[in-house]
Amino acid sequence: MDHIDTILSQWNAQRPDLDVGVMGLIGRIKRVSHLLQIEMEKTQARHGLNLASFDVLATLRRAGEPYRLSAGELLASSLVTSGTITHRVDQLVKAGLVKRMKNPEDGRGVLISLTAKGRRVIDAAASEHVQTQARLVEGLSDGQFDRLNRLLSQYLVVLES
Amino acid sequence: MDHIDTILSQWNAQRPDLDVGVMGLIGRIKRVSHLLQIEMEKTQARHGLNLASFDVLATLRRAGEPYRLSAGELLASSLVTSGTITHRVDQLVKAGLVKRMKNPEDGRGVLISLTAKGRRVIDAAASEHVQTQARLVEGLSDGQFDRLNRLLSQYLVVLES
DNA sequence: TGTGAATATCTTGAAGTCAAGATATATTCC
DNA sequence: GGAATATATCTTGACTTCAAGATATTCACA
Repeated sequence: MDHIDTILSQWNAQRPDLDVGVMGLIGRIKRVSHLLQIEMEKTQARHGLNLASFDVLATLRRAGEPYRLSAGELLASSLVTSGTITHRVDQLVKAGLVKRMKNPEDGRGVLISLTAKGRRVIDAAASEHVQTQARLVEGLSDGQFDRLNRLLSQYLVVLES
Repeated sequence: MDHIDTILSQWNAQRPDLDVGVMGLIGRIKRVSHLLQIEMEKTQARHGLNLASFDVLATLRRAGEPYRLSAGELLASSLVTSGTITHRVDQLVKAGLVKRMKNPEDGRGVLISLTAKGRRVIDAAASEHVQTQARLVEGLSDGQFDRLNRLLSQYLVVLES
């Protein structure tokens, strides 16, 4: 019995014509996601980041040497719009964590690359991020974790197609 | 194999010291949640709403007659701050979907209630919302749906405690 | 009863996001 | 080569959210 069950029983009383079973599943996904984000934000705040800027730095970091991607590549691996990427990169430039350079192979584009400071910050932030995430799933058994992970992966394949 | 697997293999190559298994689960939760929200937003836009205003109207609707709650009660069933609730109610008042009245039993508080128009809008929006949600889980078998729902409910109980 | 603490809501200013369109460069094809 | 189209990124303005604190009312209890 979680918070969502209460909501569903209210709907059943008020709108018995609606089949709200699916609302329960989707509500749980949203609520779990939201609660997890809040905790992970706290970790990133300790590194002067938020989850948005962490995502950009992490994308550059895991691309490997020379830690350099175009704005379009950053965009592709995100769920936000181009204006948002521009803004995120602006903030990171201000903080000295990335720098922009003209793309020598395409005058329309720019390349965004990690600075040395950016590299240090993302490496520290990523380590703590993983620790926080481990703490956030402590309440799940190994079996629950694996089943949940597999189901979500299957669902994601459907949703992304 | 979904989008997240690619990210994890990049991390494994770049930071083999990090155990990023949990990152996969949490990344999937966020990504599934986000993709679902985007689709549901589209449905609400057809009713002149977004998911935020839908949530407020839905909370009032499922509370039952006389469709009237305090700002604090609206806040309690949400994951946002009091300033956000104030703003959401402001927008709904402008749209003529709810009205504020002084709480006769507590001069500090206000009651927010559905107008007749608000009642009509939320009833229509909720019906279509449920249809959209049903479409969004079509890719899951009944068994997958039930297992996922149960696991998330168990997880939510842990996270909410 | 009067005063300090608690409660309920709103205000303010800053930040993040989006949609739509602007700008600059590259590509296609005649 | 030049015009039309496509591509890559940035700009603008509006909207949503939050954190922190302001305001108003009620409660606890001396």
